[in-house]
Amino acid sequence: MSHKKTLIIILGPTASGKTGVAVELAKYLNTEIISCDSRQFYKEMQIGTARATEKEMQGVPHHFVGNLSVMDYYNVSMFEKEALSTIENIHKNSDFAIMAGGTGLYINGICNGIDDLPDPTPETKEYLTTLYRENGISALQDKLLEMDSAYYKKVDLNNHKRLLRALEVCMSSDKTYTELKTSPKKERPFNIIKIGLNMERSEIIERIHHRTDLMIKKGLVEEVKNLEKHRDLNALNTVGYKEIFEFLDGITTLERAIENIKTNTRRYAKRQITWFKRDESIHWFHPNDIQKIKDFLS
RNA sequence: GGUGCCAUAGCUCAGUUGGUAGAGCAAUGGACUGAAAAUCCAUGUGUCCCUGGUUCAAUUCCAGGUGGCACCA
Repeated sequence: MSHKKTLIIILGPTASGKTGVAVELAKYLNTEIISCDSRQFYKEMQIGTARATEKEMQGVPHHFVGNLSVMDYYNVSMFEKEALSTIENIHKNSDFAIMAGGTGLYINGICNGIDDLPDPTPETKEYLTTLYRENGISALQDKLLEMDSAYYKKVDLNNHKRLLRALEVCMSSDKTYTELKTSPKKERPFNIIKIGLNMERSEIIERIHHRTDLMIKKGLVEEVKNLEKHRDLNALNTVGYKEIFEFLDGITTLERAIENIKTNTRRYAKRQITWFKRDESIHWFHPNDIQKIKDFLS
């Protein structure tokens, strides 16, 4: 290992035991944990996001957990800047920092960085969402063909979020989204080691089901009820919350809502696995093999 | 006990005027640089309940059986 400090990233699908491994390693290396979970930022969402309890944290400082309100706006770029500075601070006192989480895009933001793109004005965003709402996706496709034909050729034309984003960037600059999105691999002043946690799909499924039942026992319905007034916010467009809203609306039974949470969590885990699979720099372990992970790190 | 209806994919169901079959959901694979626990794309899945009859050919028609539902008693 060079003179550089190191960032150890613990990643993997939901319910793969990242929390436990991260805390264990943080104690072993006497350092702190940076969470990288796009839903654990929100202080009002605790049970449904399976946030670690004080007891589970075992006194290890955690950053980016419950640090935002569901009403706050947040994005990868903001996380990149803030997390980088937190890592720098941790590295002042330790050779290691640990990041743990399952949000692939945010992990990429830390490892490789993301382009500094112009911020669209609220008017631009409003204009585009109205265009989409009133004229459908074909209006967005037409506009993109006009503004950035190169991106038009490679985007998923059915994915309105991708179209909306490309358009808002184009409209906020003289350049096209394609020209601005250079995807540079930003150099980081530290080494990065990625530890992936995974297990048999059936085992993950079992853990997801068990964890969901536990959330209900801990009072998930009550937590969601208290957030009902915020249900239209992005933060609440989250597995575990939207299904309970359906139950509160009387659209489904509680049993059905619980089943839906389990199904949607399984699908979420599958998407995470797909995302991480293509990253060949990840070293995979079973979460129970904590000793093997320690051996690997030394 | 009687009558009627139903039995098809893991689930809910459609369909075949007789030539061995689809949809949705699930599942699986994939994409993804400012909403990412989001959003989007692709792909299968079968003793068509059992036994016999009619027929060149039955998942389809007929009879019986089994199971389910409804109504009557």
